[in-house]
Amino acid sequence: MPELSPVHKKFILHWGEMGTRWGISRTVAQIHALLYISPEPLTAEEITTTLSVARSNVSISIKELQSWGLVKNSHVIGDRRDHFETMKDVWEMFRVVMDERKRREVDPTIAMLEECLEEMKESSDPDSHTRERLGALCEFFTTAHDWYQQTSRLSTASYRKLAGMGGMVLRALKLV
Amino acid sequence: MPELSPVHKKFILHWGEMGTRWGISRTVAQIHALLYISPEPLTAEEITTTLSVARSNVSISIKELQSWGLVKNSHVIGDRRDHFETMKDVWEMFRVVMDERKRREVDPTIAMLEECLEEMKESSDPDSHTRERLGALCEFFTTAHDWYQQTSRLSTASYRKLAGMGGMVLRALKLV
DNA sequence: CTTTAATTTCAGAATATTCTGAAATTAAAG
DNA sequence: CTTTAATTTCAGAATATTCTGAAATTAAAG
Repeated sequence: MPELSPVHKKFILHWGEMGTRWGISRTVAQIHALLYISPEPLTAEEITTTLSVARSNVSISIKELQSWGLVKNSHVIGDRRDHFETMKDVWEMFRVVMDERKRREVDPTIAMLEECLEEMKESSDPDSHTRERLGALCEFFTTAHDWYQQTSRLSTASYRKLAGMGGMVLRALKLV
Repeated sequence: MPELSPVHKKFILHWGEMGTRWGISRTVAQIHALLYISPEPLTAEEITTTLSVARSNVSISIKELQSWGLVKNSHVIGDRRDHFETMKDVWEMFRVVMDERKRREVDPTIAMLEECLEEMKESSDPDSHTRERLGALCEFFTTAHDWYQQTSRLSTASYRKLAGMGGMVLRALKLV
């Protein structure tokens, strides 16, 4: 990736924008986009010059991507620098993101809701309306969680299969 | 909602935090949480005092929630003030959020990817690697989009049914 | 051990976002 | 039409986030 073509730029800028909409910093998303379209792993230095951001920013952003499990180090013999690459399988990529968001946000939310319900029970809080609302939310998250647990380990191929059969499945189940 | 109980506070604060993780401003998420647990529609003034934020902030945040389709006005006879309420069905609520995120973020991303692929074709760009990467992403998003189109209109009851049958469905499809 | 390349840390600058409070506008009531 | 309550707009303050550049650290090479 010595030079970015107009299409590369368009893709990287868009991905960076989308990142900000989902709570990911622009640079983190841009680096992810760059690594995704790069034919080979890149060094931090290469990312720095290609995206025109500070070297330190690249360092921090890569740490962030690694914490999400989206970027791995790779080494080249005779080169002491770290090279970075991201997974190429898009389905796998989204599974990794979902897993991590579940771990960071959904799980703590379920825990919070259960705590709330528990506290209300302990203090014999008579507020049945709140109890009902929080219970409904909790049920939603745990059901979604269970469904996710069952499907998330499917292979990419199975996903495609499932997606491709969407309508059929639903009709067979008399849901439509 | 004259006074918030400790459980109410805990829930509202947590929901506000989660909002920020997903690109929603804290106040917007907090107002949504407050309306969700409120037994009856609230006026902007009530929201202002309950959450201790500026009246104008409430006004802007409610506009934001309305643009997402999450909050509706309701009126009380003999009261010229607007009252606000949010839907109570959690599944419906998430469907609305998904719909809107799809419209705002997924659709434009698919459009961007198609444009990129089109531009590469027109300019006879020989970069087959980029073409392949962008094509894979585009295929992922369109497949997800199609699957969503087919399932998003299901009723809450059907969702529950589908979720409850998760494992069975997958086994029947020989996916596991 | 010394040198040097690579990387990380971190204080503070730059920027973006959110929020406030005052002023302007809207619209209902009389 | 006038009064007044309700709402919105918006400039700028407050805050949070992101980013930079210099200094410190790490670690490979010799």
